[in-house]
Amino acid sequence: MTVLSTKERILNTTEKLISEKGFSSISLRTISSNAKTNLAAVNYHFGNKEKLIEMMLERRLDNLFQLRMNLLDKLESGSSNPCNLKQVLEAFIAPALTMSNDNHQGGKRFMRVLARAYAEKSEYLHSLLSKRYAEVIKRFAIAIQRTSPHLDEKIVFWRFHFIMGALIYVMADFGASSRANQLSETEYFNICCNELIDFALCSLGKTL
Amino acid sequence: MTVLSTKERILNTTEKLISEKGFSSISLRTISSNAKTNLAAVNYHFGNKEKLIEMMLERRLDNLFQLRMNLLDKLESGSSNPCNLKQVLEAFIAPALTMSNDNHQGGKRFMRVLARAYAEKSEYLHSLLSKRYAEVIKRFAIAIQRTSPHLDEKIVFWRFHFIMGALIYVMADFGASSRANQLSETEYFNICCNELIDFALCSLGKTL
DNA sequence: TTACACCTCAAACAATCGATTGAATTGTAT
DNA sequence: ATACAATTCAATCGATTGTTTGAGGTGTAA
Repeated sequence: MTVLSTKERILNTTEKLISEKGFSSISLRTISSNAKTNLAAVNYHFGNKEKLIEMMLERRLDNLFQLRMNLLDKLESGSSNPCNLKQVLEAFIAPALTMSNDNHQGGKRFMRVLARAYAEKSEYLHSLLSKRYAEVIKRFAIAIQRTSPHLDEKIVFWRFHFIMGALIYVMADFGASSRANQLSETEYFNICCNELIDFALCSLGKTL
Repeated sequence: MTVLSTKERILNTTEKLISEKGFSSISLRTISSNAKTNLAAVNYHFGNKEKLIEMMLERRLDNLFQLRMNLLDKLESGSSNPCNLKQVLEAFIAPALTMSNDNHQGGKRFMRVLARAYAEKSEYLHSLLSKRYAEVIKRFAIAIQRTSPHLDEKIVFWRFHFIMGALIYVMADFGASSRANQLSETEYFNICCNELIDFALCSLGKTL
């Protein structure tokens, strides 16, 4: 058990608290006390609250995007070209599952944080995310389009966004319907992601 | 042009501002000044902030639920029993569209407010909504199940939740992708809802 | 040990929040 | 016109927010 630096403790605590309570209702005092340090330490290490949240997000954001991109790269350079729809959808959704299951690194918490970042529509949060997400979304939309040439381009656009909505919705753990079923968090996430992939596959599987 | 009472102006302004900026970042001072009245008027008419928001929501919530329930009633007592899946999905989604298009009454704003209420996961907001939503969700889940007996009960449960996630996501107008397309708000909502119905239909249309 | 950068801390800052008060104003019956 | 209730208002309350300050502590290299 290594001793974590104050900076790391603040980042982890921020992630934890925001995943539990959301962005808007968390104060620096709550964060610093939970991280067993002083209020001023936050400003010392991160400058201000916005930059703290920014760093907390970026710490894992790159990882998630790289996972997705790498999977898509592998698919598109693979033998079965054009790759099938299920593989593409998995490449998009599975990394969320992978990170969610990485308990030790708090990946699950982060996925909830990410979902909340989309839900609570703050100006700077959104511009931060859309800047990075745009590239990923575009590549996946094209990849999906390629696997489903029978679908109109605009329909693919819409449905991919709907799928993202569903992904964000369940990841943020809204509805409390998660704990209503008597499943562990890990079980819930696993089932959820598998169901989501099937769902996405069905929704893109054929036109009306 | 009738003159609105202070109470009505406060309710309308609250709805407008929250649909634009979300729940957490709006103060009573912003509301009262935009409503062209005094800060104390809010507490005079509504007691406190929570009750103001509660009243703002309940003012239209019953309307939305009644629209959905009535449509489902009509379907289930209709000639073509069991009714088909598309009709059931429309009965759930279309009222959102109807209210959204009711510009004069600010229905569109309210739909965004409702989506935000789900996004920002406050304790009392959620209990307020789930209390009312539970009944609706249950009835529609059963109705969907009845139209699609080939689908496993649990799968129907999941997919209906995914559809709700997509509905909430687009209704809250996240992603700014709405304004990226050069569509009027009304056009966007119309297309969006139609696409969402098709999407939902596809996703429930057949198993893997 | 001295010197110096790095870090932590308690204390205070101005700003903003929801809520309350009591006086002034308006509307409405008698 | 008078009396009384309903409403609006400016002013203020205590609490909480993010941020800043300067003193004190800690570790490391000379």
